[in-house]
Amino acid sequence: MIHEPRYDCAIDAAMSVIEGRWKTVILCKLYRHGGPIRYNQLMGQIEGISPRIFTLQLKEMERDGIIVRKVRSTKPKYVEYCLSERGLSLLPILKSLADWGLKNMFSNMVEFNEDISVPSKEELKESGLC
Amino acid sequence: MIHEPRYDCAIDAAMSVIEGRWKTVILCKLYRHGGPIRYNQLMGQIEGISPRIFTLQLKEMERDGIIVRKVRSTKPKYVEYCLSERGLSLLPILKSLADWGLKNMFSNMVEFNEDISVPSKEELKESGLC
DNA sequence: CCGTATCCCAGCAGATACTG
DNA sequence: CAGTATCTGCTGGGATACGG
Repeated sequence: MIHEPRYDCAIDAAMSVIEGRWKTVILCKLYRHGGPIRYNQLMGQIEGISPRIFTLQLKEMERDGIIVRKVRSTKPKYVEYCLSERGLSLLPILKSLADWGLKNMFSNMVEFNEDISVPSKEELKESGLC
Repeated sequence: MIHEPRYDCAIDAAMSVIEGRWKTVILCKLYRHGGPIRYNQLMGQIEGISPRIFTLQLKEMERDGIIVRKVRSTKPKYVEYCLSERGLSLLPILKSLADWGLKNMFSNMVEFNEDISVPSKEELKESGLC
């Protein structure tokens, strides 16, 4: 197995599930969308991601049981992704992280680096998680 | 600046602070130790880390304001590290992550991979975060 | 429509030796 | 005591083109 997890610690176990350039974003999008969503539709909502990486992240998340992949055998077939129960149970924690980040990181940047374009606090709060 | 953060999202901001092979471990150790702790003493508690990486992680965490570095100008000088207020405010979230990991990841592994040596649930619970 | 295949690269991480 | 210096390797991520 290539993926040799560092499961010596419960936090590392959890971190290994949400680490990955796009995973939290994907979780947010899935949550905010509500129901099942198709591959291309989901990818379209994530600016800057390439199909290879997108698929990779999805595969890992599916393996970790936080999302569910369903194939609809219509013609042509299509695929839907949604949060699993386990994935949903992560969202309160992600929300805490977002709150913490908003409070502790963005405030600094806005204060000291006004030239950096960063969403305003209001915009971020309004938009929820992401 | 080499470190070009992906601060387009509050979660990413928070993740960028705790991502890093040893950061959560270091935070746990600092928390569990309680007060200021010296460089070598802290490193000694983290099995498998090299001084270069250790220093790197500490520097980033200091830059992000979650730990504090104090130089004591005795002879010879020594250095102490401790959690900042901001760092301390992360710990409830890390605790949630640990609980989640314990519940959702270890249970599987114990069930399906009994040959993999993993701390028992009791051991993990007893030891707190890490 | 939903992905693979191929190629590429930067950056993180590790080992080890050394220093103010 | 608390770090640097140096070298080296791996893996995660990216661009693009193609396939069932």
